[in-house]
Amino acid sequence: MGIAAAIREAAIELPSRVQSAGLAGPGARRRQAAAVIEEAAGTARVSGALDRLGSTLLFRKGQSVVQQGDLASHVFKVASGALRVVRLMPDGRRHIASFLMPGDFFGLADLESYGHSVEAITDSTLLRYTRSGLEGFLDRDMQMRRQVFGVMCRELSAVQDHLLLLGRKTATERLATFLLAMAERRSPHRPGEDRQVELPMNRSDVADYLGLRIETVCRVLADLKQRRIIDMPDVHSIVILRRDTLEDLSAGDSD
Amino acid sequence: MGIAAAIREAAIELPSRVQSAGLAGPGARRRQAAAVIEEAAGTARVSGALDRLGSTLLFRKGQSVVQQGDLASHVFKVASGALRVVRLMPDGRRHIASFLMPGDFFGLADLESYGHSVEAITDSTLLRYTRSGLEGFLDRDMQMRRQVFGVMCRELSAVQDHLLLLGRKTATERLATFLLAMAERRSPHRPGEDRQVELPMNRSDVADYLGLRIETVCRVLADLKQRRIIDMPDVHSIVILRRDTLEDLSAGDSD
DNA sequence: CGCAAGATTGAATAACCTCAACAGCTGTGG
DNA sequence: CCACAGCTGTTGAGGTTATTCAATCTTGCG
Repeated sequence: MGIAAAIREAAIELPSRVQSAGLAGPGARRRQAAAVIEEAAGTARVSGALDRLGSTLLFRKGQSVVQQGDLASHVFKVASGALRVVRLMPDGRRHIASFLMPGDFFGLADLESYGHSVEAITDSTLLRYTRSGLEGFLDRDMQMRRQVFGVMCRELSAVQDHLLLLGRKTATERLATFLLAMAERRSPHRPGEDRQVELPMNRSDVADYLGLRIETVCRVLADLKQRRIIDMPDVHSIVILRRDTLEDLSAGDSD
Repeated sequence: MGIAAAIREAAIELPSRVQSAGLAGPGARRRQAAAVIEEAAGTARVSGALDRLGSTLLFRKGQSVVQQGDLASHVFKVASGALRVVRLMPDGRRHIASFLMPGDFFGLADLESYGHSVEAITDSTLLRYTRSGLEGFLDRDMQMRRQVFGVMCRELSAVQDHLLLLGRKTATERLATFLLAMAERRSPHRPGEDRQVELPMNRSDVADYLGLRIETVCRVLADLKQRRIIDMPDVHSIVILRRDTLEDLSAGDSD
């Protein structure tokens, strides 16, 4: 689910050399100070023709990577951490289009300007590529190009799953779907070993992602816990006790 | 809005020679008879390297072009008519991901099997390309490839607008947004001349696209009409009387 | 004309939201 | 160390929106 989930496993390797860079452009940021970019040492590796293309950036929890409306000059790939992809309505209503996790891309589809802001949920390191550099690279490398195409296809497919969720699913179905997707995302290769789910984001983020209010998210989680379908060791940890029941719930099989 | 809107204007020219073909594969269709494919004469034109790639197919109102779950062997481009892109939940709830209009593509993002069914709302002619043929073509033609990439980007962007609509907008805001998008779609180049909006789909389709029930769609339309914001000469025709008010409504500026 | 499908309207209901109070945790400063 | 402030999360009560169920009307078509 969400944009990021489908992209996560993309086998695209875009290694990057470490390169000090400031994101702060000439224009002032609106709601918060320009991100403080720090050099992230130790994460660089040179292993392909893309090695001069990207720079590695570190963002602290809460910092913005890009702002909705900014000129879409770069494409990002998450190396570590977790981020949210946010859009605001004029009256302040907030919507989260997706969460970004390691391996996910952002900015591929933004042609003119970014349609969303991206904010770090936890401290995160990102690889940043110039759009022009990446495009030129893709023009020359067919294999890479096909992989990027595959990434976009899976992203589109994931977004359409989310459309169904927002358009037709009940609150309980949304939470069940979300928890299963988060579990799947953590350990995609062992479909039984993903009982423990870590939620880096807060309730407000979950609510804005699922098209619900914070209180509804709390209530549904409390209900699932009370029914012994999940456990909640702490606010950001979910343990899936009855996966099959959760799967039934996510598809609307029963109540 | 919707997948298709963003794709509509894609400048990709994929002319096709007419070619008789049956869509009915070896597998039986589930809910309705296999589409009756007829040769559509008169629409063929040879004007590029793609001329041997596609075949032109005609679908009657109500016929299915592809079924959710079918092997995704082809990509389609709408030549004329209108179609709906449908997904069904196990319990019968229905969701429409987008409407397809002339110029729109379908199947680009479906890698393994189609995630949606496509059904003709009105009689429609489609150009059909084999996935393998199209991919090979794209590998060889950089300009075409960039255009297809642009198509996918706009599609993704449109779907994300729709996520916001489904996740955060009220029924009135959804209808206002929808009507404006349909108007824009009809005459994209004359942003004042698009008062008259034709809705080829029925209320049920609109409801499933906007994440509402039929009755809600009716009530909101009746309310907009009563407030002299729109007129409804007949069920499938909307006249936009106060575009600015509709724009305010679509963004949630007022009531 | 007569039927069937779609559209509309009304009344009652349910799901989710809003508002409000409170609990739990974290970090700060005396 | 403790008190307190601020933030996030949780729970309760009541309100609103959109749904559900039902009846009626309209339209297209044989």
